[in-house]
Amino acid sequence: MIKEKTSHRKEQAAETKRKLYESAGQLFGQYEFEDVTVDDIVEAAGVSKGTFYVHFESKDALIASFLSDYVSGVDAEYKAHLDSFPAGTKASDMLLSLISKIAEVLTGTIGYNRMRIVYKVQLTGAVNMEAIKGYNRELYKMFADVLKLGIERGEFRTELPLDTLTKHFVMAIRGISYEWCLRYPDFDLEEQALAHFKILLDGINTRAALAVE
Amino acid sequence: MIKEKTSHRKEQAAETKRKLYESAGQLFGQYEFEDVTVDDIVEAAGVSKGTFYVHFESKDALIASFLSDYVSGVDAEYKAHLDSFPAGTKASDMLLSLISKIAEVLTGTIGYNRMRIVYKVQLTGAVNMEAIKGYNRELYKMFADVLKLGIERGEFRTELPLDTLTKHFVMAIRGISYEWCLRYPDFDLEEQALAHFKILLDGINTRAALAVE
Amino acid sequence: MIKEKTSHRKEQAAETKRKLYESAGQLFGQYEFEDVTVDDIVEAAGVSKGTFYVHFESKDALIASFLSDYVSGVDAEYKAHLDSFPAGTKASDMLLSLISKIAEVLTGTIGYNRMRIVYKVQLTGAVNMEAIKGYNRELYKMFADVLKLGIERGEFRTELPLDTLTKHFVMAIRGISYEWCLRYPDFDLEEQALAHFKILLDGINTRAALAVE
Amino acid sequence: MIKEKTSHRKEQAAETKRKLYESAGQLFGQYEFEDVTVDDIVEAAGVSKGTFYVHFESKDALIASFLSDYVSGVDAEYKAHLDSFPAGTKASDMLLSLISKIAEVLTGTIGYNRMRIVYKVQLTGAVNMEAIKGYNRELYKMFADVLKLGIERGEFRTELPLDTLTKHFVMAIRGISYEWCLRYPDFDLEEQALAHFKILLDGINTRAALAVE
DNA sequence: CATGAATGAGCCTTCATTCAT
DNA sequence: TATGAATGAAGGCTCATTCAT
Repeated sequence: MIKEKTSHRKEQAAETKRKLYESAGQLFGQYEFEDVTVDDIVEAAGVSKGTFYVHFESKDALIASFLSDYVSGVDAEYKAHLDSFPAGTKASDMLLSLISKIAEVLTGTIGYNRMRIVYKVQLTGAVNMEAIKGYNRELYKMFADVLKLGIERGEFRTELPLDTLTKHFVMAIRGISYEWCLRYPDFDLEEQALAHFKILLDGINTRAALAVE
Repeated sequence: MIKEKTSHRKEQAAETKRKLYESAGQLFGQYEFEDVTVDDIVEAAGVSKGTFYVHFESKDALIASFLSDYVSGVDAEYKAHLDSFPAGTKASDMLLSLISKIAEVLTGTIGYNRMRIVYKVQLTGAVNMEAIKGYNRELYKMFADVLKLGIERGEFRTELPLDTLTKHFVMAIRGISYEWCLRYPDFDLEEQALAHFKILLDGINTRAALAVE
Repeated sequence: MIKEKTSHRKEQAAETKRKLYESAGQLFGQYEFEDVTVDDIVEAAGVSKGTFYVHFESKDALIASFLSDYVSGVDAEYKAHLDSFPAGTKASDMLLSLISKIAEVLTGTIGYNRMRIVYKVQLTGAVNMEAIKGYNRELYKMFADVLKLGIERGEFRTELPLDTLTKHFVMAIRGISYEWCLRYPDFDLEEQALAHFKILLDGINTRAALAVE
Repeated sequence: MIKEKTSHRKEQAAETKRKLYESAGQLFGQYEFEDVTVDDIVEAAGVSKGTFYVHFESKDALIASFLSDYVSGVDAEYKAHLDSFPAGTKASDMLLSLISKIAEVLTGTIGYNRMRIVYKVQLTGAVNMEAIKGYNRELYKMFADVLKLGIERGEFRTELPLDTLTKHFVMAIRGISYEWCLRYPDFDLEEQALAHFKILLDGINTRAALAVE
């Protein structure tokens, strides 16, 4: 009985925090961090200013939490996707499929606004970026795995070390995502990314190279 | 006599404006736009606050002017570079040389700080970006020219329309430059860009493709 | 059965109040009243904020109660000390001994921090000071008693009325205590107070005066 | 001509600063520092909030300046007073006259409210107290001078070293001033101080002491 | 042209107190 | 009794901009 009471109040509190969090998220998507005031947030959430500070230590803390939350969890999604391929899948198919998946996650789960924030934050370094760095690390690992597989199987060929090649691929997907943020909404991320990586894959594919020899 | 006085005053005024402009430029290179106050600028320039508003309509107007100035002029440099090639130069060599030139200009003439500002501005759209758009247009034209040449000469092959292919190449150089801003100073822009474009060129080179057929 | 429960709850409540009270006391000793927040107090006491307002009407009420409590009880200690002297003790010895006792109580029982609070409160009058006034009254009475004794016995001589003389002596001990607060910890209250009162006593001692006549 | 313009504007600015300063002074006399807000001050001065920060770096800076200003200058007044005595003046007369002068300055030039602030500040140490320390140093020197004179002339006698004796006298005047702040306005500082120091002087006077021997 | 004092809306944060549970 | 989420009035300070001189 007592527990229920407590639990209900806790639910209410969580709901309030959620409202603040989501209101902030909406505003962060539309405006710069600096241009979103605590007043804006609490007004959007329909609570008092003091309430904000009951749930968040500071505006900066909210921003950090905000950035952190929506990049974590994405990794797992990617991993699961890669693991779902049958053993014999061609590395190039895996890579293109991974590109599709990433495009889908960025477009759907994360969304344009949040990605724009991430790219901006990476340039300004204004807030704690551990979460973003973690995300980038995971991205790197996945590309490295697939490329390594392709090279071992003789599917890919390159004069570059695996590490360097991987960096170029990660750089490409990041560049395309950045472009997407710039051109949004007139840019189909998945389509463009696939087309771009087909060129890159052609550049390392052994099919052609072998033929030359 | 009167004219001389006037002309002298005009010179003085121009000098004052230049001082403000340069002081602002220095500060914008070191800090975010929002973090540079009008007070900072006038202090650095050694003039009074009121003087700032004699020469610039607003802080935003100064920023727009600032961004505009240092991208114009760069185009001409690129063009001259391309025109300097002998008639028979291979398209792929021209392209790689162009990449080198761009890397050199970004690294030298423009510099890391200013580019970071440009990339940030592109994401936030906080200020007038006509100048940047113009720059991007010129970049596009140059890539289009070289790629067209390569295709016409049978050096490049692609299923993509010229326009689309060009966009991918522009996207790639922008992506790499963005990466440079992120990883600065631990990133050799020219080296990385060349390596990256070699992969892309391999992807559209007819040498390999023809051999297969 | 019901009674026991009630009594038990009462005990619990008293315990909670005591915890709050002591936590507040500790904090008040370390920081200014204004710098100690209700949050600080409840955190130190390990109870919730609401609980604070169950036991104390307000923060100010707590402060008043706090000040009151630690000055009451001291009077009794002084009185007992005075009563312990044999009937024939010289008034000047009694007075010096009283000074020692006061120094000891201020230094030990009450402590530097609390006295500093008392002196500050006396200047600002920010809170209810009945307790402090009571303390001062008691101090006055004791000095008056001893000085009266000395005069009646012909040990002391003064042109001033007893009341006025007493006020000067009380003022002196208060001034020295204030100085102690200012110079703490580089000020030996007892030593300084004894030296000071020896001068004052010399000023009213008949030994010298009689000799002149 | 130009100078006049400038000078007039500077005068205006100085006037504004003075208005702020005086408004603050009035408020500081009536309320605690913490209880006087910048809003209060600017409202009393009839200027905008921004103007406050044109003239003062912060609220704390104003307070420090405020404290400093009204203790400096007082020293000179004391010094001049002491120097005005004829060569043969008795040390005890000089000392009592000095006491009168101090009482007069505290009561008149400085005033009850400001002294209360000083005493409070000395207890809390909340602000820069260099000015106050300087004042205390000067006070010490003057007492030391007079007491030394009295001892050298054989007018005063004491077992205490000059330094120690001086400290006791300074402590006494400070204690009485503190008492004045506590009892204001029911306390005649000059009268009480004179009476008190007569007792102290009696305590160190050789007239009596010599007689005994 | 140049000056710099004045403006005032706006920002983030604090904290004593209330009240439904 | 005890809880702790919610409140909202302040508070100190910043800064782009204006304007009389």
